[in-house]
Amino acid sequence: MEKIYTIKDIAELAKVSKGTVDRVLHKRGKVSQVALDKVNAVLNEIEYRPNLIARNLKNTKIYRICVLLPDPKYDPYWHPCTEGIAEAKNEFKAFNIAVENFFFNPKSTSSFIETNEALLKTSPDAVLLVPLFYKEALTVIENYNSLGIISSTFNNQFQSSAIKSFVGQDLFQSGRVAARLLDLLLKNGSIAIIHIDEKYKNAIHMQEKEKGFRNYFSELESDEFEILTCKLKHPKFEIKLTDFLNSYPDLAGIFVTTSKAYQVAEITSKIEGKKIAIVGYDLIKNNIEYLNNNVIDFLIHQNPKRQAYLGIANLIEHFIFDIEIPKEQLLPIDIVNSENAKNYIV
Amino acid sequence: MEKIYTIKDIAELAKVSKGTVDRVLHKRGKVSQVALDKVNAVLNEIEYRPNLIARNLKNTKIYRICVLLPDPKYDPYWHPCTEGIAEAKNEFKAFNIAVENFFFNPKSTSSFIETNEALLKTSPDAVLLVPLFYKEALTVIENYNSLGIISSTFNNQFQSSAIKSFVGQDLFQSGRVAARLLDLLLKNGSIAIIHIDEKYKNAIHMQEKEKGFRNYFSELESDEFEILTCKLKHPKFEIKLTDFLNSYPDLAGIFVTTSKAYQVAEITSKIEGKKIAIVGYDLIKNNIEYLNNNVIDFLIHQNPKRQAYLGIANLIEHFIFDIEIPKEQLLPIDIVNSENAKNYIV
DNA sequence: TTGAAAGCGCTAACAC
DNA sequence: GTGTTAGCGCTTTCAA
Repeated sequence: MEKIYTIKDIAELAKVSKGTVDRVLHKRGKVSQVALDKVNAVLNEIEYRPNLIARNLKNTKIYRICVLLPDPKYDPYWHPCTEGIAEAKNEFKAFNIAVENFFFNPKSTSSFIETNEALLKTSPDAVLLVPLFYKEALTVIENYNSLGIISSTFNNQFQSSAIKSFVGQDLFQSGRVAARLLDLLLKNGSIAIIHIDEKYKNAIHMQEKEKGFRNYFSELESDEFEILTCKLKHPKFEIKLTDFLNSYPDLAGIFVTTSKAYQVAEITSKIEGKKIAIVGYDLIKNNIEYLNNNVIDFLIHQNPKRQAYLGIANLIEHFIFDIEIPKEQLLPIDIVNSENAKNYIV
Repeated sequence: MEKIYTIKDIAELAKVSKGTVDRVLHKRGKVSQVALDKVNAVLNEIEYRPNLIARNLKNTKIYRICVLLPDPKYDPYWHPCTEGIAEAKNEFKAFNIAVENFFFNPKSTSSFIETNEALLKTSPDAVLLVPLFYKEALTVIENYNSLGIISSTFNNQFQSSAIKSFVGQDLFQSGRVAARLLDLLLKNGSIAIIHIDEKYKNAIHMQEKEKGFRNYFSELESDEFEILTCKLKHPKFEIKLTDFLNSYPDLAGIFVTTSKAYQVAEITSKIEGKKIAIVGYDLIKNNIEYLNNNVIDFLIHQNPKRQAYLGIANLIEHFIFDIEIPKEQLLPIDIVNSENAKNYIV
């Protein structure tokens, strides 16, 4: 139980005033060399840990944090994010923090840009965003930087020196996790990587997952498996996929790189006398149903709720406790089967 | 942005003093009916949320929390717990909280009792403990209750009305998770549940895992699998297990209910021309090695670090923020393969 | 029964 | 440059 020193203690020990100690601690200048030396002498002797609580008592500034994320009404994947944000908000409600959500349409880059403009009008101190569109996100973030707005990202990994913080998964590695699962499930045959419904080029996340997936099998150096890639889009999704399945009769497994595995499951479940293993992403309702029916074998959980929670919590702790925001926080890649799914959904 | 009311605001609105408002808020009595009505009238109008930070500024009491847990030097499984405890301690270092660890020998009930006696001498405000031994833990907890010491448990589920709080896994369900994994991995054959190195009767956790495991297969209503149980103890572990393996040549999978799966893996890895699927528990070094060698297929992660972290954090938040401690916090049952292991270890 | 006042640790404004 | 002071919101003590 070492003693907890306060500024008052230090002032008395150094025989200066609290004000001077404060100036030294915060390097506000206007301190004579003599006083500086006296205070530093004391600081070297003891371990001073400022009471962060007391510091914030005074602070009447309300920090504004805005979140720029896809609207859950277009894609239920994003719904848990709003819960995570609410949770963080609640946890820090004792402090002066205002958090506001701004939703954009995940299929529209212009919606992203317009929503961001609305967001900027509220002059936030920080923005937490999902950089869904590479090019547009880059512009937006550079703009934040020039305006002195702190920005953090989550969910979509994004290579750029403009970004100071990211919370999410290592997508390459998650591709490897999926590959390992299918490797264990299957003895041989063809395995398809299916990308659904997004522009492949602007969607780095799908590319990374594919890379990781292929990387695992290339390291295996086995010729038991053949890896195929298939990109599908609405409309004609069903016909295209059926065609694809017919042309590869030895297809044993499918890796769906988006949260749309249920769309594939819907079709493969109708195939008689054959079970195609499926590994997909995300614990949305439709996927869980097929998981429970044993049509989907595994889902990889990206934990959007915790991603958003941590994104917000990091920012708040930065503002009130002066804690540095971690450059990159990689969350575990959760493997989900029919039996442990409910534990992740709560 | 609704206004944040302070006690001062309320006092002015009710035309009484801050002191009176405080007495009403804390039901300290000594308030006239007239004053009470005036204050309540205001409180009904506005939403008052006390500033929990300011409340604790004054508080000079140092809360003592003791942790009673198995010594990691006997079983490395417990090591991450100390990290989780340290993390919680660090996170709340701004408050007056003292956390102290007390380690007992996980193989000795008397060590448990003696360590607890040493712990009690420090007169803690709360104890977080691992109720490893059913009978002894019960006595100890009832004693805490009579002494007015708050107690919480983690890791080992424990049915008793004496317990107010538990953080850990649903062990029955984790048995089902393991069963589902082996079901997916295997087509047919015998599957063995192996209990290693603990007194089965006093170890409810192993019983629960077995129950869940068997429950899954009984629901399957398939006669593809035969489920066996095998209890092994040092010494002669190796001979006994080898005998067992020889007597069941169609053995296709093994479920190890403790963190000792590596001991089984050591033996099965020497069997030529046959791969027995293994599912075990816990990310300790030896297990991870066999996981990476593909001898162990899956490990179930019990997240001891987070369990301990949450146990401590709940207690601290109770003390400083008056937050109720959740009766039961069930953590996800994490499925780990060679590819996502490192994300959980960090 | 009530109000006034002091003080928790820190910050910022203000004299000197 | 430096020390003093007021005040953040709440609790507690003390005097009335």
